[in-house]
Amino acid sequence: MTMAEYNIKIENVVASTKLAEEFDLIKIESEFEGAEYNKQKFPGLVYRVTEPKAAFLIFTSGKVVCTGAKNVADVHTVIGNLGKKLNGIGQETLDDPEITVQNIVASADLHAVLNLNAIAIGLGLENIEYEPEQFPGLVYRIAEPKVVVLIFSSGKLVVTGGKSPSDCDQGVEVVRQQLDSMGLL
Amino acid sequence: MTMAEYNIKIENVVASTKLAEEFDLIKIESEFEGAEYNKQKFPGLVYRVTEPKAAFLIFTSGKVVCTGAKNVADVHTVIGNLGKKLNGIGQETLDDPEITVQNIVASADLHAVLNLNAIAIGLGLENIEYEPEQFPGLVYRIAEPKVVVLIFSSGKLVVTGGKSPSDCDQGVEVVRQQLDSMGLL
DNA sequence: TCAGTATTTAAAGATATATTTATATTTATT
DNA sequence: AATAAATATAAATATATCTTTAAATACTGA
Repeated sequence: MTMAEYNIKIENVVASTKLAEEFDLIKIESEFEGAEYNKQKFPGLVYRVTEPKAAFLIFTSGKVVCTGAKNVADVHTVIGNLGKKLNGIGQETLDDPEITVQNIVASADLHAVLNLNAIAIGLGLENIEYEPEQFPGLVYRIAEPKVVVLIFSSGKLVVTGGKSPSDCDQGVEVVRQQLDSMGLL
Repeated sequence: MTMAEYNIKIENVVASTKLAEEFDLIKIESEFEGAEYNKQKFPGLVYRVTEPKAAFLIFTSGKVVCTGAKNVADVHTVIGNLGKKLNGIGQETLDDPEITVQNIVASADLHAVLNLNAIAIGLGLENIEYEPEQFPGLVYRIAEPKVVVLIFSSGKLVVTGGKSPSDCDQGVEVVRQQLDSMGLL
């Protein structure tokens, strides 16, 4: 089983970090072009960057959530850049902040048309949710790795909830093996 | 059993008194900064003070409800101050009005993690209400003293309905003894 | 007669707010 | 016909609001 074979591709990485002891969000909003902060609406400041493309939620506590990067390296790049930019407007940041990947979303393709009703029955109703009138994907919760896989009749998958690329790969493999063993692949 | 041991703390005192034969709420609203009176919404005028912090409901009848004080002494302080302030705008008040404590809310901590399901069964379903999907606290009605205790799985308690600090202390003790006798503490 | 209106306060669990992203189906809008 | 929004999934962050309980006051509507 290879990444290439099933077109496994990381689509989104969510990471968190603590960049400072505290931030002045009002000052950041006034200095960062495009930054949006409305405390009554949501307690974090929203800031988007490109190259690489990502978005930040920046909080008064100094904590930051980074979303939208396509890989973990990009996460480190954009958070590093953000730190420099914050220093550039006089906001003190911590040295060498730890960055924790919290969620990875990946897509994959089993290259087969799937019978979701049969899959639902085969996997056992306690591990899945499938209500096609509500959402066309079957929701499959895997214990190890601890991920959730959305399975579509087209053979496409979305793997979410993982903390590492490996979690995504293994999630796809678990689904593939189970479908294979049920003769549904 | 001591206040200190269970961190019993009075959080709110509700008291009532009759300060005058009648009040002109429209005049009071115009003279007292921050006062709010909308007869159609509620028949009392709302007035908040600080140092000590409290709120008043002032009625045309001359009766007043005081809420939000942290102890009985503060209640007497703020009601005394209110009387002087009312005199200051020409509202006549009665001499030496009686102040009645109507409700005391206290918090406490048993310093133990509690099994609320077991407690519900042990105390008897006729004396308690516990619907964790609706509210995470178990509601326990005690006859003597006549208080209601909210019991949380964290070991924290809220005692309400008492008329004296002693009611709160005794309420905590009743709960402690009963949990102890059931081996749940 | 009762329930609601308003005020205060602690406890703690749920839900919502916002961000991102793939997937696919339906509905609504332009 | 094209586009947008809703449906569902995960995760961090941090606020607000709701749930419950008691009590006085007084007014309205069912």
